[in-house]
Amino acid sequence: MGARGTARTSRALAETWHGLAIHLLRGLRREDTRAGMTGPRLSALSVVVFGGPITLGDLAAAEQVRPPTMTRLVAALEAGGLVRREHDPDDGRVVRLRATAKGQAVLRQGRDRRVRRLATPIAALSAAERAVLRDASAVMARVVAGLR
Amino acid sequence: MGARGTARTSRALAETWHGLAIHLLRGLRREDTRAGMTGPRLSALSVVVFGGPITLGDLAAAEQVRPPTMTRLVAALEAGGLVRREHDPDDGRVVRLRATAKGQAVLRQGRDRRVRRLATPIAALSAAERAVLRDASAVMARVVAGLR
DNA sequence: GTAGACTTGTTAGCAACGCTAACTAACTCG
DNA sequence: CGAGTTAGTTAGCGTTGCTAACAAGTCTAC
Repeated sequence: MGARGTARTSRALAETWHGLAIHLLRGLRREDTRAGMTGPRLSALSVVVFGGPITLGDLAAAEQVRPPTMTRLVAALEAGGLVRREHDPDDGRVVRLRATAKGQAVLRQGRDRRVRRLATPIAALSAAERAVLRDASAVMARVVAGLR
Repeated sequence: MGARGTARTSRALAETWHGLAIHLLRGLRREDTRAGMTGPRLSALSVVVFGGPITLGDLAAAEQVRPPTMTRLVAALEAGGLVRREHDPDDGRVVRLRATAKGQAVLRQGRDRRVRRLATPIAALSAAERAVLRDASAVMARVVAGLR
């Protein structure tokens, strides 16, 4: 296939997967709100849980969000007792975030809800179709990494 | 593979693709904001352009959104001259939506910004890898449809 | 050491999304 | 005809994201 065809094919695939990603997450968002947890909060909490104590600014950067947005997300998480603010003794400006035990539990449950919902229609596929998805996931991971 | 194995595999695939979708859209989010066009509007406009004249309710269903949300999205598109409302002569309740020439042009330009970014790493794949993505997209479309 | 510049995070205010509840208008059917 | 259903709109709420402006802490250069 010539360069022209490659570009056309790539573009069509990009459009297709772009739409799929949008609708996939849209379909899962309902699970979040049901438990009072939203996508962005769950995602931020996940970084705090697995990324250890982290500053608010670093967390905002990790989530690709501006600091004011993260301030509000963290406020919600703190109000729910999922995260604790700790002040750096060496630098009074810095806020360090640490997940509470409750935060870790809520993250686990929230993730489960989302994943279970997506796993249901996947389980309805044939084994061959699941194999197709498995192969494609490795390829897609490289594509997503290339977005950086 | 037994029922146990199917469940385990499905769950692993769900986790993988969940993460992929999140990071894919996060990577594309920056391409969004431009000249009054947002992701949801672009997505709805796309359905109107390619899905021909369509009722508001069907468009809402296609976008997995409630009618009031679509009413507002369509109002924005109409205000921008991208879409026209047409009243069904046989059924006075129905609103049919048709894209204007400007709407078609804006869709191409606007979506280009997002899609181009995703198409770039896809074009760097081998033809075989792109074929894997193409096959998987059909399967994933059914999974996403099953989230309803 | 102190004045100015930079960094970190917050507050305030805006627009966009998505939802439910409640409503109007139009159609259908007994 | 009248009750019930369907399509779409309006009103109002909560969440997310942004920029601008600000407060507080730290660093640097003189």
